[in-house]
Amino acid sequence: MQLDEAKEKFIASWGSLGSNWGVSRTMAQVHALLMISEEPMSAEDVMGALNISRGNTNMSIRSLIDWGLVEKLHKLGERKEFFQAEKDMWKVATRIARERRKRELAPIMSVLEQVKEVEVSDGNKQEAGKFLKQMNEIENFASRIDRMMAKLDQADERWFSSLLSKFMKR
Amino acid sequence: MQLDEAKEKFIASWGSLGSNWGVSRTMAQVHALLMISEEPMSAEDVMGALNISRGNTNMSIRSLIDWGLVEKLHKLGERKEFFQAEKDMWKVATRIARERRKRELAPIMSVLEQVKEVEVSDGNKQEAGKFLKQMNEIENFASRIDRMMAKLDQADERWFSSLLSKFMKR
DNA sequence: TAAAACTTTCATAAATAATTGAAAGTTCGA
DNA sequence: TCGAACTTTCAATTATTTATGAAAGTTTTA
Repeated sequence: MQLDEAKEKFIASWGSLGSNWGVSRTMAQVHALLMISEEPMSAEDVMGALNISRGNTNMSIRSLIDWGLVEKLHKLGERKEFFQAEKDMWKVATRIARERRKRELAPIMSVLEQVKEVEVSDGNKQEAGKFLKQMNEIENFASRIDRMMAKLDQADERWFSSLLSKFMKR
Repeated sequence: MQLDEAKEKFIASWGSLGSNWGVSRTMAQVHALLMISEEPMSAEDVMGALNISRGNTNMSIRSLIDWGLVEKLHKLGERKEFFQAEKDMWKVATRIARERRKRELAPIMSVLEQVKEVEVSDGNKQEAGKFLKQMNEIENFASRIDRMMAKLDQADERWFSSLLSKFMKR
C-alpha cells in the first residue's frame, strides 16, 4: 500500500468511527487529517485535502476546538490561523469522555431526578413503588459511571495504566 | 407528577440517550417500556403503548434480542409471543459494551492492521516513519481498550464494584 | 387441509442530520 | 478610515437514517 492510500484509509475509517461517538463524520476526518499531519494546517489546507466546503471546514474545526481535540495557533508572520490536533490518545480519549459525560450522562441524571417526584397515592402504591425502585437502580448505576468519568477526567495516564493492569490480572 | 407522565418522560429520555449509543431511538424506547413494565408485553402491546408501526415494532424487538437486551417468552395457553427486558443495569451495560466492541473497535483495529502494511521507500522514509509511529500508538491504545472490554464481558458486577472503589480512592 | 392468528419483509415515505456556498462579518495593516 | 485577507453564519440543498403499512410468510388449531 502506498503512503497516501494508507493515510486516506485511516482518515475514512476514523471518520466512520467518529460517527458512532457523537463526533460527526467530517469532524472526525478533520481530526484524523490533523493527527497525521506533521505540520499544523490552515482551514484552506484542510478544505483542499478533504474536499469539503468552507463552511463545513469551519464548523468542524470549531467543534473540535470546543471538544478540546484541536488547538488554534498562529504562525509568525502569517495572517492565517493554523490548527493542530491533540495526538496523544490518552488525552483524546479523556476529552471525548468529558464531553460525553456533559452531553449524555447529565441529561439522563436530571430526568431520573425529576421522575422520582412522582405522586404516590393509595391507588398506585404498588405500581409506583416498583417504578421508583427501578429508577433508583438506574440512577445508582448512572451516578457510579458519572463519578468514574469525572475522576478519569482529572487522572493521568500512568495511574490509569496501573489500574488497568490490576484490572487485567484477575 | 403523575405516574403515567413520569413513565412517559423516562421512555422519551431513554430513547434519546439510546440514539447516542448506537441503539436507535425507538429501540431504546421499547427497551425502556419493557424495563418499567411489570409484565412481559406482546408486540401488539408495545405497538399500542408507543404508537409505532407494526414493522418498526418488530424490527426494534428483533434488534433488542440480538443485543441481548430483551428476551422472548411464551405464556401458557397463549399463542402470542411476549417480551421482557433485562432490568439489571450491570447486564444492560455489559451487553451494550459487548456489541459496541464488536461493531466499532473491531473494524478500526482491522484498518490499523492493514495500514501498517504501507510501503516504505527511501523517498518517504521519514514521513512514513512518523505515520507508522502514530498508527502504532493508536493501535496500542485501542487494543488496551479492547482487552478491557473483553474482560468486562466475562466479569461480574461485584468484581467491577470493588475495582471501582479502588478506582475512586486515589 | 383450510383458515385464523400471528410475524416478518421491504419498497416507499417521512424525519433527521450534515453539507454547501454565497453573503455578511471581522480583523489587521497602511 | 479603507480595503484586502481571512472567518463565520445560515437558508437552501443533499444525504442518511428511521418508520410506515400493505403484502407475503409462517405457525397453529380445528
